Amino acid sequence: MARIRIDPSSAVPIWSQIEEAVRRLVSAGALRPGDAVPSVRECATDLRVNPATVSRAYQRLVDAGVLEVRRGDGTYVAERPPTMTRAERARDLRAAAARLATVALPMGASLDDTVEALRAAWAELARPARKEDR
Amino acid sequence: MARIRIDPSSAVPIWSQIEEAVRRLVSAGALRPGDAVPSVRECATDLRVNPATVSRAYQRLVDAGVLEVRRGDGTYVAERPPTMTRAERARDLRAAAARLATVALPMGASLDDTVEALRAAWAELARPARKEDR
Amino acid sequence: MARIRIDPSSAVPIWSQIEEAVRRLVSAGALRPGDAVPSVRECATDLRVNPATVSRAYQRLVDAGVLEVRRGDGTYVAERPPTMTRAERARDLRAAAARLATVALPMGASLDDTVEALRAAWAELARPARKEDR
Amino acid sequence: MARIRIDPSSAVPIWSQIEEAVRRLVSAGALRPGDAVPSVRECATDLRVNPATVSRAYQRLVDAGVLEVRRGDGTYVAERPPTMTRAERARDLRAAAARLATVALPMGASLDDTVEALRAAWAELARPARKEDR
DNA sequence: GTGGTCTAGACCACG
DNA sequence: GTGGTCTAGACCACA
Repeated sequence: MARIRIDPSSAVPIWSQIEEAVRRLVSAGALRPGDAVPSVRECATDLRVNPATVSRAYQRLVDAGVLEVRRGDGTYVAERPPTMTRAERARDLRAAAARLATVALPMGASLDDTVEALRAAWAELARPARKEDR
Repeated sequence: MARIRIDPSSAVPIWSQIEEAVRRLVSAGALRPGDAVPSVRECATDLRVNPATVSRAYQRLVDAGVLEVRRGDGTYVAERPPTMTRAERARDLRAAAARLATVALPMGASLDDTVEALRAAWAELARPARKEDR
Repeated sequence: MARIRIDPSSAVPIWSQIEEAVRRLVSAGALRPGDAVPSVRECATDLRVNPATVSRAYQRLVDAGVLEVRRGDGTYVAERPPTMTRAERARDLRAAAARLATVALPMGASLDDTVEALRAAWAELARPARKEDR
Repeated sequence: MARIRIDPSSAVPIWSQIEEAVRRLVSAGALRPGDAVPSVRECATDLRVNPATVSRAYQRLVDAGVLEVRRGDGTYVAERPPTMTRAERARDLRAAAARLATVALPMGASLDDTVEALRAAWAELARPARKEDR
């Protein structure tokens, strides 16, 4: 599975970072329905965190229907992972855009500058889907 | 002082939300050097928040040189509040843009959609605050 | 042997589901003393389950005297399978009824609604199994 | 708050027992919106379990919107705890009724016997809403 | 005081 | 081997 990176010094909980990372890999198609995710222990040693921390992230993903557990076997991407409705996605997008605006505006940036920064970040993220994944 | 909005359910600490809000008001010129900011207890009752929480935000702003206390009088915006360097601002802008991209991309939004959402948020924020809230 | 249904996502262990299912078939007379039950591997492939899991269920049923193995031949329903006493059955029935009540009551259902749901489920189950499933 | 009882020897996880107990107290109105639930530590010592176990139950209830945390203050019943839709309740009721039927039928009980057992359990549960709660 | 996070380690059930 | 549960205890941030 694609590499997950964790920032242990971040304010956001490690389990949350793992949860988000897996969600993104699934959304992006790097992890497909039926694919196995690393075992709790394996992922834990990889990331050098406690297995309970990984377990917590996985557990939440199972509860959310993103992953499913085959008992005594392993954890897999659910056959039909839940997808956000159009409305939910639109709401999330608006909220995220508002967050950028509230940072950029009072700093004196122009809208054009901000759009430009967004384009740059977009290009940066959209590109390295090659070696990085899988 | 201009109205501040707090989200008590957010993961980011309330004191941090207050600190950021004041910084933005100063950066945006809504609070000018020499202006008074509300007293800790006034602000606390306004925001329905513990005074200690406001106090912590103010303290940090004083430490950062954004505010200054005149003993026995009150708290004021510093005469010469520190401003970010161009490089710092550019870095912050890039980081904020990256955050939007990491939300929008895996959700399948197009760059155009995202830019559009940004424009909308921008217009919303830039519009002169009328009789905001409460 | 009559079709068994397993719910792999249930919290109750698969071997336990199998064990209970066989017990019920025997109690209900769908499996009679001397009848053969499917081999472990046959049952396992049918249910898409690990043979060890079926084996554990069968083993427990043998231990309980419900099934018996004829070595080199196969597994059969015991000639005189143990039956619950009246008191045991009454206790089990009460416990099961209590479980339904503890679900229905706090959900605001009326007793009549609940009895009606029970009648419907009863009719569903009592109806002679036609060409069940698969 | 009303007494919660835990069966540490039960197969169902303690955190799940706590979660269900709180859900029922809220559904039954013994805990009303805005009411405080015992602190994690208090509940833990009461039930003689580890705080992390209680925390897990509470956390799930917060995620489900049943409880809400006021940071540094305590945990409270949400102002508007989520309510199941009619369809969801109907589905749950049917499933629970089916569970009772699958126990009662193969044991040779008549439908009338089973309905009678249900009535008895119902009366038992509906009654002691007096001293038990609050 | 509150809840949240994380670690370390044990034990269990499942396959 | 897998995941799940629980304990014990430490540390942190918040109010």
